[in-house]
Amino acid sequence: MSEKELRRNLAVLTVSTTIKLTGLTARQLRYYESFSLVQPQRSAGNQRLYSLNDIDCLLEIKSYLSSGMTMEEVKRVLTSGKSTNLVNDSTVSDSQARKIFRKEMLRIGQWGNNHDSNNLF
Amino acid sequence: MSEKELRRNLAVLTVSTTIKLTGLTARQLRYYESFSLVQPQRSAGNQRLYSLNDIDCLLEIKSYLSSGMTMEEVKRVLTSGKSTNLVNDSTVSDSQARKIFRKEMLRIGQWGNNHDSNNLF
DNA sequence: AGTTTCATGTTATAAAAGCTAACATGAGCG
DNA sequence: CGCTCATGTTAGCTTTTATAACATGAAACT
Repeated sequence: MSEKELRRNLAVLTVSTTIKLTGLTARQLRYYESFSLVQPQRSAGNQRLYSLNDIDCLLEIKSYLSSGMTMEEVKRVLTSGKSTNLVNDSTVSDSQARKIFRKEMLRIGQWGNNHDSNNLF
Repeated sequence: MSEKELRRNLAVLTVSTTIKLTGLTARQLRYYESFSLVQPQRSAGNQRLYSLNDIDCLLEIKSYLSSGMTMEEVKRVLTSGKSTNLVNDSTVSDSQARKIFRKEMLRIGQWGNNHDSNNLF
């Protein structure tokens, strides 16, 4: 692993800063972890420690979810397909299309929510 | 400020990770802060939050101190001379030379202390 | 030799942040 | 309508952090 990769994998960020950096809630962080979508390290006292890579991953998850995917689908995309590419080979089911549309509509109505255009690290 | 500078100035590191990254103690972090050598941000709940720049700064302070400088001298070097250069124009006083020598001797006797060759970020 | 100063250790006490687990909920789906 | 899913909320407990005060060992300065 290169030095840069090492740095990006250093687990140095606590839950609260991870919340700030991703715009997710503590509940969401734990929920996603329960699906093994992220695996933060733990401090000696059992507190979660996220790396910059984890942050990236979380932002990706967030994006996938907000586009209508379910947890299981996100998991499949993240674990199997190692392509960073957003466009996936899986065909979009009917119900998924509807879901995506709905979420999209919802998103449009969101004002006073600054947490969606971040690409922090 | 460039985007990279922004990132390096993001206050995202708690005391415990700062301790790990610098090898300093909590006491030292606060003491140095009391001289305004670093000025970490504070969380909503008043907890210190360090940036990568702060880490660099702390490592620099650590190095200066271990080379025999006093707090006030370190402060002068850090605030006035904006040169990143380690070699300073100030002449080394007699007592300082002795101090440096002593510290150096002490340092040589330090084993089981892995925290001195880090250039983490 | 006695006293001061300096950098740091140590301790006590309070507050903030984090953990787990359980129950609650609202929207979509069948 | 009843079920599932993603998330909110709450409760009780542990870890981390904060401040402030007192302690200390080595140097420096009379």
